[in-house]
Amino acid sequence: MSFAKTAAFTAEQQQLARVAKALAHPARVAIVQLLASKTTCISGDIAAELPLARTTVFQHLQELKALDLIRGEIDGLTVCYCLNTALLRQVQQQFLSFFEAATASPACGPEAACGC
Amino acid sequence: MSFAKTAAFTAEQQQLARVAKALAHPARVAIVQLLASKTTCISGDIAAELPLARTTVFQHLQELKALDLIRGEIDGLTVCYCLNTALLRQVQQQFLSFFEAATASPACGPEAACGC
DNA sequence: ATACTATGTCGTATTTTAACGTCATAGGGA
DNA sequence: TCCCTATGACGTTAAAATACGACATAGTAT
Repeated sequence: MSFAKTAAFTAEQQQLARVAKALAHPARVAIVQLLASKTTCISGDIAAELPLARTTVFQHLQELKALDLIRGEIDGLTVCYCLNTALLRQVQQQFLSFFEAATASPACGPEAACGC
Repeated sequence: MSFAKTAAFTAEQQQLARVAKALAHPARVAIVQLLASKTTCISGDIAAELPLARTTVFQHLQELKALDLIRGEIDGLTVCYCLNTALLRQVQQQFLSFFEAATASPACGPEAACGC
């Protein structure tokens, strides 16, 4: 990928893209949904419910953790992964604003300026 | 990337991940915002407003077009790119449901089962 | 008809993801 | 103590994304 020119975009665009990238894999979407559905959540359980190797799941967990979307607390031999709901609410708001602006735009058609 | 095991996830998870991937680059976020802000929209103008080469922008346009998030109609020497607002509204709904479920989950803390 | 302009296509080098196997570490129980 | 188990770290391979230059094409205007 590389994102060499990333610096030239606005902070909002970069932040939205970062989160979107975090959700850009079905495994990570599934992980978030899984954590949302369970109040208690152990790393091993997550790997067991996904069709991926344990280490691959761990890699996805690390990516989500890098963005602080999820948190992991070591509890003896197991680790409790949890959603960062506070951050998720902020992110939700960002996506909401983005889609509001995008869908508010007049669809291309006979009434549009370009007419296409 | 590869997504070899993609088939093992639900259609919803795959669809969400696909759209998220489309928005996983600041250039594509910027493109959608640009198209939303203008009622008329030409390919060349888009490249001019982004810090990327024309061909790179074209590539991003193609990716958005592959998901049908945007449409392009040839009009003589120029091309009118437009948002597919109908599809965007559907996508917005999917993201909304996803975030609703994620943020509704009780944050990890003293009241949670895991206690972390 | 010719030159100019604006778009699209191709090829490619570099970087990043994805997926997994193997090894390391550390807590708990026999 | 010794072993088992569960997690994390490392290394590697294959596939995909990113970015761009060079070329092709087609419409417009002089």
